[in-house]
Amino acid sequence: MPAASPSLYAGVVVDTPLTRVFHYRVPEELSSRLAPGDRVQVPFAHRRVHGVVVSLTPEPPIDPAKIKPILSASPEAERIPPDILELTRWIGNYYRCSWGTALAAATPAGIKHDKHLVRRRHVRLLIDPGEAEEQAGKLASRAPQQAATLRTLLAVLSEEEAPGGLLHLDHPRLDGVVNPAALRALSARGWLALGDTEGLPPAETSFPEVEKTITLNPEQAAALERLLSALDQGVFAPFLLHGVTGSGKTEIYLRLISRALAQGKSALVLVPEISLTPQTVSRFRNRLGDLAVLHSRLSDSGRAAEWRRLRSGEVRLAVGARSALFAPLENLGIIVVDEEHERSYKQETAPRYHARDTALVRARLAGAVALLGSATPSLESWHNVKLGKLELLSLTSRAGPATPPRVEVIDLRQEWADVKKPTLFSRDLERHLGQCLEKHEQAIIFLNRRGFHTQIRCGSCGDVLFCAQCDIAMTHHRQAGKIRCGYCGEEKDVPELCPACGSPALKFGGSGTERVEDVLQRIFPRARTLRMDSDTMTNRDSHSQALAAFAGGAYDILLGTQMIAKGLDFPNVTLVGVLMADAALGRSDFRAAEHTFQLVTQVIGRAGRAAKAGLAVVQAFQPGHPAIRFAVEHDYAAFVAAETQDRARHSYPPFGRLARIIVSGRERRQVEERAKQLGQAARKTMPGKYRLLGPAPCEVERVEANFRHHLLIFAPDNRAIATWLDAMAIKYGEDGGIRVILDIDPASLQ
DNA sequence: AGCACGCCGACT
DNA sequence: GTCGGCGTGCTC
Repeated sequence: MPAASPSLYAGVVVDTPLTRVFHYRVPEELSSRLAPGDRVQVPFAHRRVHGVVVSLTPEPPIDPAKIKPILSASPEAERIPPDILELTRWIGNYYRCSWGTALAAATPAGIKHDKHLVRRRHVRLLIDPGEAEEQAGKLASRAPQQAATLRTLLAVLSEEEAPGGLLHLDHPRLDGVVNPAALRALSARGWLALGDTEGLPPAETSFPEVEKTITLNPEQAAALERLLSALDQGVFAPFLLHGVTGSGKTEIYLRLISRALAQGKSALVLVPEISLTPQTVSRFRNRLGDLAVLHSRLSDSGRAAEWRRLRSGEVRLAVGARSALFAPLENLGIIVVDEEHERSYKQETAPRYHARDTALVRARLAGAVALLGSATPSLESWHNVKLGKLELLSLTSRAGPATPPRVEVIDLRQEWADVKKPTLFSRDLERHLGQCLEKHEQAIIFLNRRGFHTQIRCGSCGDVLFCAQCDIAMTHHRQAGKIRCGYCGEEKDVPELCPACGSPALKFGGSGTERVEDVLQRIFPRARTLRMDSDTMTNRDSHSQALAAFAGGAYDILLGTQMIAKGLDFPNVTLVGVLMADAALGRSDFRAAEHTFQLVTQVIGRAGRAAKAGLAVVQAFQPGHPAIRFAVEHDYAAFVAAETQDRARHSYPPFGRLARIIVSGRERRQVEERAKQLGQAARKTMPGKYRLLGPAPCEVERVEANFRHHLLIFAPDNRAIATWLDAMAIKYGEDGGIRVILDIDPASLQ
């Protein structure tokens, strides 16, 4: 008789805000296969919850009488990789949330809820059938399996007239006939792509890659050289790639990733949600082959399918927005964070992690290269260069034939005084636009406000129409015939009478993109204008379809918000107009100037991307403000120097750390009272080096009927801040109708 | 976070 | 009589 096997206990992190690790007995039938990273079901209080095993030990760390058994465990193929366990632990620690909350964010819903998905695998031909036939002939003797597979695919494709050359592998003519190894080999040659239909409906528009054999300029070559040698070392190495718009950062990413993949390593590319377009994805796919795209619009099952493809090692490259940070890749060689300055990398719900900062941690844990790229690096990253925490690589000139655009600045105060009325288009911008249209070139017009009018005021009582739930002016959307709140989305019919005094004298003021479209129509009746903002880009494909149409020359003018500011590369665009460049400067956020500088720089960069010379016309009320002036002069260093002084003077980040406590609830008095209590408690124990601002109402005090007040804590470093916050023993979460939230390194102070 | 337990007001 | 309001306490 074999001796009874010694009992085994598992440390389990459950999906609750509780910070502790709980211990369970591992049942006999699981003891041989259970490992850290397995998801388990366990009895917890009076219910059953999901959790993740984080440790295994033969000794029960608590009174064995209290210990309950694990009920079930997930299959080994879905085990969460060790470095994700480690990374989520770090997140919980740093951002002050439970490990369970961080793990929950790192695991896709489709995996967490384990629906035993049926995957429909598909294959798509990437080369034209004629060439495929030719290649099959060449392969026939060397690789008969691949040749046969390719011919089978061609035969079925020609019978089916499959749209986009896509076939499901469960097709009756293919099922069990084609050889999976041969498919992988063909995909490695770049002739076909393998994928899961559940993930991405393959409706994407293809962008024919104009793939000239790109020669790197000396700066690019030097940067790449440095990065490749770091990659070859196989140890953690963090870089900041500062490259002016159009300097060819992406080409460097592509070559670096290509080398990592060739070394058998994996790679991760983070891009801002807004840049994750089919155009971006196909650029990576065309050069690097099959990859997993982690998109916020994916269905649960789609994301689960992509997750499994990565977990199994079937694909070793993941591209995605913020949460792609948790892609289950092993042997990671490189993490790219493109547009590292983007605010959308900060998650605004728990766990409130910053994907750029956390990516650096992941790279450190994995011994990988971390490459942060931007034309306008955040002050935080710039500061880290100064501290020696990031190595700087600079690209100061545009790649290829393009030269930086000429920029003309219009002082709107002067303009309005001269023409004696507030106009959207200055005389100069109108003239340049006319010339641009005459030459059959394209223009981009940028305004960061949607709707028709941005404010409705009663001419009689002076009241501005506010949202009933949020303290913010309603925007008029004329096409929809509605007024809408930009915060909660509340929509109402346009009132005929002032709701406050009943007067019919409502005055509509302020301009959004919808009104600009109207004005353009009047000035240039023959110009074809395409408006892109979140009102017109409503479904999944409208964005890429619109861009493809503009690229194809179906429109003369592209008019839009934020959405069109970055990444777009249209060779025929020679004029860019920024209507109110400093519209955001008045905001009460210490990063307002930085955001304005970044936005203006990005928009200017859209002009003259190819051989034709570009012109940007920047209209602003404060053209002398550093954020405008230095963006116009393409002078990042000067802007940073000016902004750094301001930040240092107030000890704003990057000089020290910032934490924000937000109190919200329906009753203003209670919210105020609670915030005041927290402020008093904080002041009592606060170390001398710290600074506390507030409590004060948030900039928009009421959102969705909740009053919001906040406290800001400035500290010289973030280690001590955590201990001190813990010592205050604030109860975070909801209690008696009041919510208290802690945000470490807040990206927005709204 | 859930969920059960528990101790007080207004309904068939 | 009891249905249900949400304060309080606990979770291996």
